[in-house]
Amino acid sequence: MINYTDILRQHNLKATPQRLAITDVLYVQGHITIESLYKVMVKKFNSISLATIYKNINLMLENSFIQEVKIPHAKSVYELTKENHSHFACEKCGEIQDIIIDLDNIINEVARTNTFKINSSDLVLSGLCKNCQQN
Amino acid sequence: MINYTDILRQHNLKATPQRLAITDVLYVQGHITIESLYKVMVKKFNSISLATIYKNINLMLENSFIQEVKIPHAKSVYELTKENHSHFACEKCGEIQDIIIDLDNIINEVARTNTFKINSSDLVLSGLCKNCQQN
DNA sequence: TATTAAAAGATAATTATTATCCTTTAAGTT
DNA sequence: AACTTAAAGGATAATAATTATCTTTTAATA
Ligand SMILES: [Mn+2]
Ligand SMILES: [Mn+2]
Ligand SMILES: [Zn+2]
Ligand SMILES: [Zn+2]
Repeated sequence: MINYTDILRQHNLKATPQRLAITDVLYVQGHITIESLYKVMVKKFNSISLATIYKNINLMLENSFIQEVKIPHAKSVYELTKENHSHFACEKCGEIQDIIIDLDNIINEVARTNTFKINSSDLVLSGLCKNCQQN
Repeated sequence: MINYTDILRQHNLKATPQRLAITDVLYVQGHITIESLYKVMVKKFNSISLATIYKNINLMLENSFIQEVKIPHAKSVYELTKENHSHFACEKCGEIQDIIIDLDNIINEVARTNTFKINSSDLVLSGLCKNCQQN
């Protein structure tokens, strides 16, 4: 288990056992829904409250310690903040994968031909993962 | 008001006055949240039920007559199905604009270097619209 | 015009999320 | 190591969002 105590504190978050466990789950799983996170956490803290999950997810979002990823036709997943990246979502099994895609050219081109100022981009590609292509 | 009666029927949807009005609102507004749609519809049908909004939105989604667009840090908006396109979302005023972006090169490149099969892409650029850049 | 399956409206039920309140605790301070 | 305290956790009530149920109405077809 990676030690995230200092990183939590840098984000103005007390390093409680529950938060360290949430962080570890996010680190190990990569992307997870609220519902799944709660189920995993209950195994570690049998009396944890769902409210604790929500409160922490919201705080961590506010402090940019984690990010929400909205997936078409599915529930949002949450992940530790890292370098900008896009996502692939399997329509069959629900797996989410990170993809590094350089969108600079596209964004620059869009910025050049439009009036708005672009601060960020969110790209999700949907389809079938390797496993689900076979079965 | 455009006549969407036949188009609704082609999607196996009875052309009720409520549905024609929803369609007209979507046509005129472009992108709209459930909440806003309900407020607009109540002006036209003062006794319309919120359940009617939800049932119709869900049916129209199932029949691909409309699409849901998930926006980061904001509520989903709904729009009439049209040719593939991306979106710009203003972080300040919430305005949503269509953008035509050719993602074929990127998608082909991603498909070439990865194992998954891509069926669709969803791209949302966020930032400030022209108006909100000034104020 | 009569028939009927589907849709609308009213509202109950369920699910998702947030708020409240009391207890516990992390993180400093002595 | 004990003391202090604001913050966090747990229990649960409250609210918001969405879906289900049931009765009445109506679009579509004959
Ligand atoms: Mn990711
Ligand atoms: Mn659009
Ligand atoms: Zn899969
Ligand atoms: Zn704006």
